[in-house]
Amino acid sequence: MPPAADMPKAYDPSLSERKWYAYWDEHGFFGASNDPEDTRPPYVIPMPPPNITGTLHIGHACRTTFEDVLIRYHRMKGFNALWTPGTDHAGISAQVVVERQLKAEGLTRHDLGRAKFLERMWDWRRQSGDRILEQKRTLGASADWTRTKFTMDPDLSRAVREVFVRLYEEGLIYRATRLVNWDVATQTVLSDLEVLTEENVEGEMYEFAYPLEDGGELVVATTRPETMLGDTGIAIHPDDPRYTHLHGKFAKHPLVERRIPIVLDAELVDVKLGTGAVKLTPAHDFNDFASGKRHKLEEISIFTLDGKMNELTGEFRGLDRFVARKAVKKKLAELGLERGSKKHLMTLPKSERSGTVVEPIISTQWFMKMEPLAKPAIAAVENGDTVILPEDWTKTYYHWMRNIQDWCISRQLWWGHAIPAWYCENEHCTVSREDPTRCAHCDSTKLRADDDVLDTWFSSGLWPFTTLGWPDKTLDLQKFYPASDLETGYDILFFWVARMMMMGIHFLGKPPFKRVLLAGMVTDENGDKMSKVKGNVLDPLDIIHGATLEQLLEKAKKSGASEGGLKYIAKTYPEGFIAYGADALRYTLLSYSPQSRRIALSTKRIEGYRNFCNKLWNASRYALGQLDDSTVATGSRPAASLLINRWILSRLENALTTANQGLESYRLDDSSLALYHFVWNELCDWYLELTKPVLSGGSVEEVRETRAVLVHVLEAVQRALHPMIPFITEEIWQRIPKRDVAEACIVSSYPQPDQGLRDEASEREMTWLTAAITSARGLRAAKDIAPKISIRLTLEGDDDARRALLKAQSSAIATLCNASVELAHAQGDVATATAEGITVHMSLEGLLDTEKEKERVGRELAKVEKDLAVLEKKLGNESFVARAPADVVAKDRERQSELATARGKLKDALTKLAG
RNA sequence: GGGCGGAUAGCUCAGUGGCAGAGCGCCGCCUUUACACGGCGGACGUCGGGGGUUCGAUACCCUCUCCGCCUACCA
Repeated sequence: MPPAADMPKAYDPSLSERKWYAYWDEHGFFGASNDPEDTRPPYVIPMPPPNITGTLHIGHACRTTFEDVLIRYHRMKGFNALWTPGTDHAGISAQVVVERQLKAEGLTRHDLGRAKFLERMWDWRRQSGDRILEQKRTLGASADWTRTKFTMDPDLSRAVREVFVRLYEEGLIYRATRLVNWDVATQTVLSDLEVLTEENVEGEMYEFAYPLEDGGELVVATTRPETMLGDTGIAIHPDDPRYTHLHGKFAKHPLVERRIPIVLDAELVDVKLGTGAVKLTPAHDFNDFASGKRHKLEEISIFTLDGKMNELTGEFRGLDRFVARKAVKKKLAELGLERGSKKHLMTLPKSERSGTVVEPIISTQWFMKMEPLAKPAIAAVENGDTVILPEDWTKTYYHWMRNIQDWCISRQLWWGHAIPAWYCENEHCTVSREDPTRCAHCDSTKLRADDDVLDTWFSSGLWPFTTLGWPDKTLDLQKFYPASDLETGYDILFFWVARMMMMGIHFLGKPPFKRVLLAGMVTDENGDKMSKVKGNVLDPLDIIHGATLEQLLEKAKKSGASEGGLKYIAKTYPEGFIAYGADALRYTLLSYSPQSRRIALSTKRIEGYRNFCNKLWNASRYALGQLDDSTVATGSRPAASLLINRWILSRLENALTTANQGLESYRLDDSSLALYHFVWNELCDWYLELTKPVLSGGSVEEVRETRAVLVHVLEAVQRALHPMIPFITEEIWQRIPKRDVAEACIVSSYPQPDQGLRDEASEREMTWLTAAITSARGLRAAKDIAPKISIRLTLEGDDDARRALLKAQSSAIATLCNASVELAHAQGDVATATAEGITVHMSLEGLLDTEKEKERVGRELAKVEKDLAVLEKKLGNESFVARAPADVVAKDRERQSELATARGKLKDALTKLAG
């Protein structure tokens, strides 16, 4: 089939994405082989799998893209890449699925009980694992270059148990009764990282008086009056002169039968704040808890686990905590103890899961000691074993790791890995790899399993090695641990990355990866966080396939957008999205610098890269249409004698250099920009245009050479761009007639630059040629001469080299400028422009708009004179001439003389125009 | 309160101790046989303010102002 014949005039993304969509579909299906026989250096680029059940989140799309680009690049460089779907985050998906199944069966999870629920969840997980493997197999067959290997450990819990037991035995995991953050809605404990804070909530600072046993009163302030029911102390500063007489005294609780000691606490109390007296509720406040420990105060819990007042609160029993607040205030007022209140701005801790206000509650939980694990993880980054890119994040990493607190790892959730702990009737705790039959401490056989599950990040933290078969000594583990790169978002640097570092070092002695590559967070085009409620969420699938406004609104409604959110959508995308294609989205995401923390995704920008895809498509269409049967790309550089051919090959080397450097150093934006610029501004704007006169009027030999270069550049460009925009490049690449390179596939090699092949002479000469053409076009535009009117040009060069170039390229110039070209001296009435030592005169005979021309030349002269003045001042500065590097001075001198010449010519032109 | 980052064209953002950049937008002209998802030409900047280092600062240092994010604290 003639390669260009069936190519539509505009690139249709659906054309190739139908075929290759699986590359990065919601299942993230892309993987390259890890042949056990292969001894080349291993490369693993892990990432958490996208949410299997839901829609593809834009953040995932972003990470998948970065990861996919790196995998493809390394693959093309000849490294093995292993993409491993995690088996863990899917836990949440599994829960969703099982809930859905139960609903269909008319059941709730409470009917089923936790154990059965978990069982079904894991069943589903196993099935989905099989399904993934099956799909992977199918894909592997269709993409013949890919031999796939997915490590899908069907029983990850074995590894999780192993880790838990070992850490327990080492004393790094322990059980303790502490104040923890409690989510009253979902009734589970939260880790510090799961607590979000809402800023500047208007609250009330409420003051009331505690009557003293010896008469008198002590006024305290609080934002949570209801907690006074759990007060077991009042703290004052030992040096506070106002309260010296209260040392060692007691207050009397006005609502419940309780003596309240007045304690001296210099650590907690700030005499300048409030009344200088602090009520202490050790069971419901982290500071009070610490102070309570110091003074051996009683810890009295007053809440039930669902956030109501418990049996110790007397008449308030059963009230919701917020209702109780009002009731307590009312009661205090009745007793005449209220002492005023004022507005108070505060930050409220809220649960990431349920959004309710977090309640500190005393509870027995499992904890993990972090400091001994954090130290080597800090060292690994300090000594460079692991590099965090962009480097800014290193500081944040240290800051967090050095201030790390013990991690509460137990959760009271309905899904997750069970904690391998059992209790006998004597409350002895047995931790074991296998389900035990008797207590390790008292031989009791009546064992009850711990009801709790592990925090999701506990098993996620083991991900780099459990997915490779650990604790068995597998070949995968040997080959792929440690991995080269981890690509992820900075928002889970602590949740996940830091914990993988700590766990990996602890269990395998080495950090799990050599580089941690952090991408920014994808936001909307205004830089605001995407939020379903706000309606500013972009679904990558909509961007790829297009969506009408109605579809967008419907989807937003389903996911809980507010009225305002829906309005925002209607206003921002009145026509919905056109189908930009996966390549355009990928290229857009890549074009953002990884240095920036935000990726403010705008559809306009995506459209720009969609246009680039179309440009590439049409350039290829043109190029393929120019080839004949004997033209093939061989992957090796063809010989070139014509200027344009030498030049484009040289520029290709230049682009490939930048592209490779960018991919190596995780500056994908540099790579994509360099190739974008090469394709559009060099290949399309100049080279393709300049091949036209050659291909239509050149000698047989010139035509043959040009075709060979054309196909070579075209082929190399597809491979160079392939990691970034795989679909379109694959589509085009398949149509390019090839030999040698054709045997493999587009991912078989990445084009490598060879700086030795740069051709400086051709690049220099091309600047003259383009200067001549640009000048001529500028003259035409300035004179408002329609493109179809042929003009007459006279060209002059400052030196022999330039004159020779002009002579050789005169027909090319004539074609590109729609002009007749002479090389003699200009005669008669002409307009003149000079650049790069080339002077172009355009005959004005028949065109006499001298006013306009005067204006233009005047403008140009002013600019030249301004530049010259700056330069002269600089060069007139003896200090500069003496101290600046010689080449800088020489360069400026050269430029000075160029400008001076230009000024002379412009002045002449102006005189001529005036005369 | 502590930490980290940012301030560059109308917008979103790169960049550099030696001539200030990209995409989009804007203004003209053009449907020329790869492409109007295009071509050609053009306008647009006290590189947040103030000091310092330097022959030279948008870049390095100090400081101020404003804006993000994280983290505490909040009786």
